[in-house]
Amino acid sequence: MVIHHKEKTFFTSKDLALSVIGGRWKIAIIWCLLQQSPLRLSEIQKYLPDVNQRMLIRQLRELEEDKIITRVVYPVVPPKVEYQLSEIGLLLEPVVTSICDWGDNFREFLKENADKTSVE
Amino acid sequence: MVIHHKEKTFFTSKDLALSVIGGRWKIAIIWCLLQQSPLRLSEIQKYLPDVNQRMLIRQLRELEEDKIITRVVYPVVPPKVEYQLSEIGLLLEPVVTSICDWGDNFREFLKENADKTSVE
DNA sequence: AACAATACTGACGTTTTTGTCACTATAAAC
DNA sequence: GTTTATAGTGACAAAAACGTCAGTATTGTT
Repeated sequence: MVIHHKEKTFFTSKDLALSVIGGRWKIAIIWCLLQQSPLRLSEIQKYLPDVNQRMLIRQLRELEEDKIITRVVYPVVPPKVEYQLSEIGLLLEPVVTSICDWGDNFREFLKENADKTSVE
Repeated sequence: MVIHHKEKTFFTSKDLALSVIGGRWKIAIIWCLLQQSPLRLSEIQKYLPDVNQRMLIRQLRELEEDKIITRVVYPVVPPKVEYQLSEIGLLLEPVVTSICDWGDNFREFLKENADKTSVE
């Protein structure tokens, strides 16, 4: 979705922010890690069954590169890897919350709209 | 970027929200219309010179379909069309604001990080 | 030696998104 | 009747995003 901040200098904060969190599943991943932390890959997959593993890993890598999440590998068998939000990642909480809140409003709005049109 | 809410029933508010505002330039458009309203197409283009016109129009159409913005055509020559946020669209202000705020934080974070690595 | 569970990676093809180019409509002004 | 400005549309190409499949590594258990 996005041009990354390493490839381009952004002038506005929103563009910079979107270059990091604009990926298709990134808000979803951040949302998971706000619910519960740390999470293993397999646990994130349970939260987000619609995302295929390949994609999930790609988005996790990008978030890690941008220092939004941290990745800790435990040298055990079977392998264990834990993901959690970094300090700057945790600051995304208001973004996720405001999106969820607006989604609630919009759902309500859609419902009212549907009611109206079915009455007419 | 997104699967639209007309094609799928979303269970979480964030997924519903992202199905509407997840498009590449949508936050940018909404941001413009929060700065100043109403705006004509040509004025939005001045705010967002990186978006080509075709794309801008497509995103405007989608936002209009979802009732996030309204489009008013004045029957004059040359044509005049004004866009502005609807009631539900205006409620996106906290989303845009929180994204901008986080962007500021992240820019600061990047700068600190760059300072550190250049010292080492 | 085969199998198990977890967390991956690489190659590749498909789909979606984005961009480009050329074109249209309008009515007034020249 | 040609030009002007604004706001578009259609067809298509290019690029980016996404998904699928098969495969790797690890080492303890059977």
